[in-house]
Amino acid sequence: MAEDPGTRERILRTAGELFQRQGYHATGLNQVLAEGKAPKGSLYFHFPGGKEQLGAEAMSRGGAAVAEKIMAAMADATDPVDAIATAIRKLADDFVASGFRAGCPVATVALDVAADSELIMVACADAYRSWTALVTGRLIGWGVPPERAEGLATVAIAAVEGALVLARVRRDPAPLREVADRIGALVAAEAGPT
Amino acid sequence: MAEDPGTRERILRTAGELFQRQGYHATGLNQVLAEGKAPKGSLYFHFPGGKEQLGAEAMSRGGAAVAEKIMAAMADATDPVDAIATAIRKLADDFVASGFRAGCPVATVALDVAADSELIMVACADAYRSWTALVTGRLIGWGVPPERAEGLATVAIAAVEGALVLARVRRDPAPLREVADRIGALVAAEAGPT
Amino acid sequence: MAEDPGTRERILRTAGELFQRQGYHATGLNQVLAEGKAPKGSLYFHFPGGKEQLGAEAMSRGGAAVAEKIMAAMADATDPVDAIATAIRKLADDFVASGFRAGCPVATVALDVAADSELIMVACADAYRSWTALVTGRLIGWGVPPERAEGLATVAIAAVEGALVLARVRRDPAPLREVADRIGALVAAEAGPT
Amino acid sequence: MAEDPGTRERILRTAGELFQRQGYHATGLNQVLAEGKAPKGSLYFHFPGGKEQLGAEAMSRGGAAVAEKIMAAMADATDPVDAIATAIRKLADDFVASGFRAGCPVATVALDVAADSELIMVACADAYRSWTALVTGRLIGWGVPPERAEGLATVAIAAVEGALVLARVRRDPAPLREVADRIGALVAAEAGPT
DNA sequence: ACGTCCGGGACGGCCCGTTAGT
DNA sequence: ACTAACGGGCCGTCCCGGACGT
Repeated sequence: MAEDPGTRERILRTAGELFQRQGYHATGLNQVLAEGKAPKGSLYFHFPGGKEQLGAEAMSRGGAAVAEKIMAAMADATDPVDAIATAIRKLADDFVASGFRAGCPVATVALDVAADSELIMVACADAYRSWTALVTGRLIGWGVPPERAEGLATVAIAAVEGALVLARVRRDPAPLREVADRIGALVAAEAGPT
Repeated sequence: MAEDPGTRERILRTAGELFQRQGYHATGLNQVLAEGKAPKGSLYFHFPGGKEQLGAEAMSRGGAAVAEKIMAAMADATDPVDAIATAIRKLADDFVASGFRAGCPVATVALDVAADSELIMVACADAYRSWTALVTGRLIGWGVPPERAEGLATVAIAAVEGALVLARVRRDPAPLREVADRIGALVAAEAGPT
Repeated sequence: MAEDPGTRERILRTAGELFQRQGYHATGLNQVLAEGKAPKGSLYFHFPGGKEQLGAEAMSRGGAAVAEKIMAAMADATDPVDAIATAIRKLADDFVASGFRAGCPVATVALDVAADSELIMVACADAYRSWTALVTGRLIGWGVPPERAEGLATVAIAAVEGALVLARVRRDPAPLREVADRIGALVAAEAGPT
Repeated sequence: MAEDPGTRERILRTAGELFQRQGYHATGLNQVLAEGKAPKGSLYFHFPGGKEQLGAEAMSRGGAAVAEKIMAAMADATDPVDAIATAIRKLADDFVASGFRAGCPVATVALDVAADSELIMVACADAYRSWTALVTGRLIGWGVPPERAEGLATVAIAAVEGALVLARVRRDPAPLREVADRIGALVAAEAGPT
């Protein structure tokens, strides 16, 4: 019965969205509860760790969701350039659709949580690690020399993250599209013609 | 006599540092005042616009400071690869020296201010615009075709921004070094006729 | 067992007294909370509308309390002159007992809230309206022609309100006693020719 | 050259108006300075006693202004009923013209200053005293027995003060007009030889 | 297990009335 | 006569428990 996702789920989902748009400190638990239509006292039942736990779980969720998108985009592509370009372009489209507000779900929180919470930072680090691993694996599959694959994956992810920041500030998806082109080329160059 | 830079200056400088490390919403004015050894009433005198004005001015300052660093690093370099690599490496060293806490002064604020303040967002956008213009100009000087220079500059800046995020989360300057290498190569490929 | 009236009640009562003595703007919520021995968080829980809601409810309370006093004083009196005189004299005694500080609970707030809050002004207007209605009814019962009763009631209430202001400024109940005499006479003149 | 009334005068005038409309505590010195177009530092040059002195002087001014109006209205009238009625009616017209905001310049401040400042309360008391003396004198001139004149004057002033409060809250000049009628009659009854 | 009522401080940013310096 | 600086207080709202009722 795919009925009510449950209070806990609703809270977590709402929190994730708000954190992504507004950041961690700018998002009040009251707002989360109000938008998630959750009763006030329930939060500490489902999340005894309070806001910190909520943030950490939201990061895990967000990280996993992005990982799935990465997999979906790269899974059956055989041409690196196409795969990367279409993946990033899809990301750009989603971003525009959100009104230039929904950037990377992890970066926004990671930057303003900083040293406040080790728990959340670990969740963010895990997210990045999983994405890198995913991309690295795919790059190797495309013929990139294993010893160079992780570095290349890191650069690719960094470029996308940075482009999301630029795009958000400028309210313009162009940086994402530029990155889509150049990073595709970079990968192609390393994937090796011969 | 290396005299007192003045209360206003001290407040602005302290605010800039705290915003960079903790983000906008996580930084309280009380903290700024305490660390800047400024009395509470002075803030309102020097910054009638309150926290928002403080944020906007801090962004302008931070943006200008980064622009100077970019110019200093690229001014007299003739080899693009070297110039970019050393610039980014220097950035990485500063970052490590700060204990992995001082990321991009603009990005941290830009992400958690979001739509809260148009004033601050404009200041952030101006910072990015100035950096892009600076890099674009230098790229053209190095022989990159003008119609491709801006896109390349955007990608370079995006990659560095993203690398700063990754490096901060992982507490590891490796992403910056990876970007230094690959972006240098990317530029060389577009600049060099050979 | 004369138990705890509850936090909300305690806050409201304290606020009412302080507003009456000091006015709305001169009374800080901190003072209300301190004297009412309530923590700040409770106020926000019981009065989500903040100080404005507190003011409006205090006005309703104060208005109702005065209305009861009016009824009690006039209920079983058959002689208008006596009824009015004793009612006002009782008021004067209470006023002296408060150290000349507790004037009309409504007027003090009404004057310094002015246009700040429509909500509070409406509460004040309702209080005055209820008193006028009460007195008007009683006047008719005493034989005042209905078409003149409301005007007479208004004048009586106005005279008492004004006398409270004068008495407070001069720290002297004489104005109230003067009003008690003259208004009684005024009513008698209009009520009973016989 | 009766040109610029001078900074001090401008400040005092503005303060008087604002105190009358908003009350003492609700009126900030910044607002006074801004509306009076006076530089901030000038206030303490002209009014070393700060806000309190400003309030006290404004009360003296306001009190004197009302006294003049009373004199003007009653000076050459021979019929008490007419004199009182027209005086109060004029007051009502001014009040309506101010948008129901400019009540008694003294009462508004007197009530919310309360025990805060002895200086201001004295100024308020003086104002009331001067009005009472003025009216008392005139009543005697009209034939009211001297031993009854002061009480009658007090009641008249009280009724007007109270009517101003009611009128302000209800945004309706009717209470003033009612008072004009009844108090005129009251005076006539005591003045009249018959 | 799940949710509610109520309470509890701490701190958020803003703005107040005031004083030194000159 | 006025710029610059000063603390402290304003009201609001934060994130969080404990007691109670299902």
